[in-house]
Amino acid sequence: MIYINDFIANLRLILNTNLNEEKNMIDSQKITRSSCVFGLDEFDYMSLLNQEEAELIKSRMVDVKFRKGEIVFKQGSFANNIVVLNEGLIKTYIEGSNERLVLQIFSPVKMLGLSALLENSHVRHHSAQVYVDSKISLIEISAIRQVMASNASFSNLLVSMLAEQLIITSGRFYCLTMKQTYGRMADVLLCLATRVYKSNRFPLHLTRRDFSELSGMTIESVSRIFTKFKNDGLIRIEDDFLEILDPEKMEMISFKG
Amino acid sequence: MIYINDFIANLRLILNTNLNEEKNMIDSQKITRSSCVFGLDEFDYMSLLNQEEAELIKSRMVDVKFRKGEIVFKQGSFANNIVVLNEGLIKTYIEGSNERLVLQIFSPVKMLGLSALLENSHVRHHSAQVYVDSKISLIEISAIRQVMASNASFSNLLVSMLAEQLIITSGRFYCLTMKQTYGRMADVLLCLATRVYKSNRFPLHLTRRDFSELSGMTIESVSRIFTKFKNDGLIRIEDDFLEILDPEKMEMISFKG
DNA sequence: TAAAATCATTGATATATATCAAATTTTTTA
DNA sequence: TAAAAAATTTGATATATATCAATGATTTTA
Repeated sequence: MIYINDFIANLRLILNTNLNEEKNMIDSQKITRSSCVFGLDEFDYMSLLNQEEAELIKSRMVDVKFRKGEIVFKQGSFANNIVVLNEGLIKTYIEGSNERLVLQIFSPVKMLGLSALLENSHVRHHSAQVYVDSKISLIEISAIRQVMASNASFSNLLVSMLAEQLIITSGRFYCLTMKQTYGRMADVLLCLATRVYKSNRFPLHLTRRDFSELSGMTIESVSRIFTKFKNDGLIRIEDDFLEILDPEKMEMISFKG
Repeated sequence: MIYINDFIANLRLILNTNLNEEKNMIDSQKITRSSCVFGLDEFDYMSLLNQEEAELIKSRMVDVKFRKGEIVFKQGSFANNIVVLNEGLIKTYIEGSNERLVLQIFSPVKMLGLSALLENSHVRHHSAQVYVDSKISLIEISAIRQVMASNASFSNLLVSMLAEQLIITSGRFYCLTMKQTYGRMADVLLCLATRVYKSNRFPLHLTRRDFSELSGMTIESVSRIFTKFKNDGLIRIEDDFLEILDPEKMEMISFKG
């Protein structure tokens, strides 16, 4: 619990300071071969709006606080708004009868629920839930459409965001379908280390269940793989911190699948 | 070979005449629980353009014919254009060292390669290949962006198409990760019957390899499942036609996974 | 048409991973 | 703090599915 703020602070830091260096990372190899759930760019949509548009958005927007674990929207419900994550951490996931599959994780400042912009379909195709206490703005879709009509840069941004989400989802799709458990877990750990914490030693906020939803396996398998990784000297878990001791070998495991 | 034209004609017919009835099919249950590769809407982008914009697009567009099996673009290559499929049938897929995973199948008239619209990333994250002889137009991305700047309806269309692709990909992602082989194959067969041919009896154009790429399993597994389905009286294969004899049971298998 | 290549089927086997179950540890609640 | 609940680990087992291998069928090529 004590680390949550560090976690978010870390996310922010990374997203603010390392945008340029990391932009080149979107290439065919990296993206379509890793099950990373995070997008790269932070999108500053407000700076694209003129005063009138900003007023319009503000008048059709509400701010809501969510407590850890609360659900932002639910698969199957009506979708009348777009979600902006201002603070916190959100996962989107598909839920079946028993299992969940995480599609993406969003860190501030990002828009989600964009697939509701598909015309003639106002139903959510996935759910969204906050990992930690979060601050969110909900913007009515009709307002979004209004701004799109007058502001090409804004439309461009939406297109860019959707394209990014499609690339991330496709990459995860491939990994979870083609790689086996050890490779998938290696992927997830490397994603956390390089993209989120930017350190090979990071606090373990996610539960085994979270890991299982991210990597598409059972909780027991997650546990067994952690034990194996520990015994092989690949990772160390201490004081709720996880450290990747041998990143090269981890990359190998991820690559080989 | 003799059936290919029927195949395409069928696709056209369906997409033209049944748009309204089928639109309601996009709901949470149907979409996120089936591995169908086809989108629903046919997008008529040309009618959205004024004369000037149409001229612009035409001046930055080339028409190309592709023969059966030829590759339209390749994962990892530079992406400078958007593809419009005018005639034929295209699959997009991610390729690893050995395996391929089909992301979507596109029938006319559709745009593909839209994820190249992600700014600062001009690399293809997947490949595209034609199933049958096809007619394609390539439009320069810079021209697309120019039209987006002036034409909100066009931007809306792009957003809609990307949203649809995201929903389809997510749904397939869930199915191929969560369902097991019999359920996935049932999904694929039902998709072909209801969405493509609109008949429980349809010509078998796809090879076992095609089925394996669609359903994320080995060719041998495809073959074994077909045999099992035949023995159980679920399907009949005769004269290169496949008939679903017991659609209700097939739905059950798809649902149960 | 014959030869070659590809595609499809079937069986035997291996193996990755889920499932079931029980024991521990950690966290939450009263 | 004690009790209850949840999360984690570990083992034994089952099973779905890939892999390997061999044969037959079909399509393509020369």
